[in-house]
Amino acid sequence: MPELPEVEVVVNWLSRTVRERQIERVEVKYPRLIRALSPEAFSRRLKGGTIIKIGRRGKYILIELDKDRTLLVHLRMTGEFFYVGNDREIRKQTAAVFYLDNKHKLVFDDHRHFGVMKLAQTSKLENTEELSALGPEPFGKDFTDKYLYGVLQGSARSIKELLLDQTKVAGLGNIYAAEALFAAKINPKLRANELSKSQANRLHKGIFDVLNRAVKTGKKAVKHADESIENYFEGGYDRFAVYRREGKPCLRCGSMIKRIVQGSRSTFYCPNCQKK
DNA sequence: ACCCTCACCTGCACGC
DNA sequence: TGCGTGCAGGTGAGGG
Repeated sequence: MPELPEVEVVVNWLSRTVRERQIERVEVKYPRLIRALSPEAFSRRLKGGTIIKIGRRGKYILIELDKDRTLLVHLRMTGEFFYVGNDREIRKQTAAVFYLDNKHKLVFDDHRHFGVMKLAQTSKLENTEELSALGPEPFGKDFTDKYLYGVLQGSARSIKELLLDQTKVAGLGNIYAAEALFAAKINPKLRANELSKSQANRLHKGIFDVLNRAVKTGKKAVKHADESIENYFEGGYDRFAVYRREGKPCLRCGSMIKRIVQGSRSTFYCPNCQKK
């Protein structure tokens, strides 16, 4: 579900919910969830670990434990954490369970099973193949308009597809790529190297604004109708300007939002506002 | 090095 | 009701 803003919300929620907790025991229900280690070795190495802090890099959640251990988590499409009492039954979509030292457990559900977890050394985190490949953080100092323009100059791919490339900028996905292009009034079909400097600058600002707004207005942890289940709230699609708004009026000009396919994924845009 | 398609999974909404 | 199709916010492998 997650692009940078959603991952950020999960990170904040995890931080409030499980930081300083100790992991007493781990059960892996879906073995392919775990990369690089057997589920048994994974469980063994996590056992007894105390959660020190939770962070994020791109769309990766970084759960730092004591003793030089960090758990990397990628939610992919449908990964989701729940915080529940120990007696709660395990569901069929549950991929892993972390039993904590307070009679609660952190459950990782993932009905499509695309999600990934990997245990790494905290001291070598940046060298992992997952993180070392990532481009700059959109909120970081390395992500300048100059940097973006340089990246665009080097690619003939469509600008929309380029924005999904995590090695160029980390954290954008299908929603916010489209939203950023709308904010910047840039046609998603444009080749990256066809963008002018001023378009690149607009896009840079669009990316920042769209992600920033999503993080701020985004979502918060909620108790479900069943009060004993807590996870983070999914805000829904209504807050997007173009994403999944095919056939609806553009919020800026009233023209009909269009859907096209690029790289076998949907792109939504306003043909009038995003002519160039 | 790039670009494209497919594969990985499950479930839901749709039309017939 | 059932079945087929298309779609889903992500990525990595493998081909050209």
